Amino acid sequence: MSQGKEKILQTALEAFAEKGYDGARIDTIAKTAGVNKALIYYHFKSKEELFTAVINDLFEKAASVSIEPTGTSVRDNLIQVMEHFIDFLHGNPYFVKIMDQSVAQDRDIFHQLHHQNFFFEAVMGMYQLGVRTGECRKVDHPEEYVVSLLGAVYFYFSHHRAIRKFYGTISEEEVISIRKRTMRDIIARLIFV
Amino acid sequence: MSQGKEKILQTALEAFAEKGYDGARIDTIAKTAGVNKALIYYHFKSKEELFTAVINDLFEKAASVSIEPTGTSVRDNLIQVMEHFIDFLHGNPYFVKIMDQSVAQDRDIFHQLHHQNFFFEAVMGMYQLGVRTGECRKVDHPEEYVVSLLGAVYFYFSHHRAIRKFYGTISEEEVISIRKRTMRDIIARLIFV
DNA sequence: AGAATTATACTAAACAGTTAGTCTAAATTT
DNA sequence: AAATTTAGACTAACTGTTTAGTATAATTCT
Repeated sequence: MSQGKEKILQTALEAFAEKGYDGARIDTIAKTAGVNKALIYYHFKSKEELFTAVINDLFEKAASVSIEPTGTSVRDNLIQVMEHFIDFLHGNPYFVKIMDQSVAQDRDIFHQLHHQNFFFEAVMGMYQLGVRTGECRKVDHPEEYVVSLLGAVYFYFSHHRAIRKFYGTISEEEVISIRKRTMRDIIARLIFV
Repeated sequence: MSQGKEKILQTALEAFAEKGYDGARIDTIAKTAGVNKALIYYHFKSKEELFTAVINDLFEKAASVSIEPTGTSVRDNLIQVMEHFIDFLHGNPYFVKIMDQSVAQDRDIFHQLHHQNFFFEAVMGMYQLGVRTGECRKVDHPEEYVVSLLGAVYFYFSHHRAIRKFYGTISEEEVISIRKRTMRDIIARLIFV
């Protein structure tokens, strides 16, 4: 991939994340990326296609960080996946912003994305395995608990600015560490007998 | 409030929720509301001010639905507040959409809104009371559990389209009912000894 | 090897449609 | 009488997109 194209994609990601699809300006993206506006249309045939490319890029990266838990019990594996999820959201702040905006606006692309249920399927599968092995408690609606767990993790990042202040002045790394500990506790209390 | 103004506010709310601030069009809002475009500028001096009015309206409504729990125990009150939160989000789908978009875009207005921490403060206060009365278990970071609970509730609504399919073909009312039951269980397991 | 051609990356400037916002004059409602 | 609403033309600025052309290095032809 050419240097210009890469710069455009990176800059566009930030722009779309901060301003949303409609708020982002091709002019601004070009200027910020330090390239001519026409170069964007040399590489991508429209704003919509640029957005699609940005999203695909993002989800590709998300999927490439594979999660093949290495633990010896369902409990360990579930915790690994959850911590991985937290690390991913922590390391990709733009991901959450673009997700929230695009989901709220019901953008086309998201109907085609199969990676979307990535974490959900992973967690759900492990839980069901846990029920079979007797490690996890059997409940009427397992999807309820999976959604709740994912939501609990996701919410901190999606509403970070509003929430962060309740944690005081400690470093972000420390908050992440605390979040992981809490989520381990929550998983233990909700899913395991 | 005049009939036209009210119609404009309602239509603008839907437009901003669906399309976002930048995606919403004044012309379309006027047409949909069935009023002349000039009337919008008669009541509001700019698009930005219309948006502000819409947000204030929304939060006023949110705050007006007061939550003064009537239960006899912290447990009952906490459940009441949580169910009220679920009902509110269920009954105000635009609220979530506007929240997600505006939070992601870090819009000015949200820095001035004090209602924002409404539910957080309410839940946090009850939890602390519960710790004092011995009803709730004492944890190192109570804010962690409050954030997790709110996130678990909020997530279902904010990512409704993506999540809903995991629940099959049952009615939305039924899902809400199931969600409430699950959240009661989660609260019991997380906060109460 | 040197000339001709191609491919890729890129730019400057303009085009064409859109959009927030304005103006004026009249009509209707309260 | 005052507040509200309509009608619709109008504009200034903006914004996505196109066009036509440049630079350069690699490839192919002679």
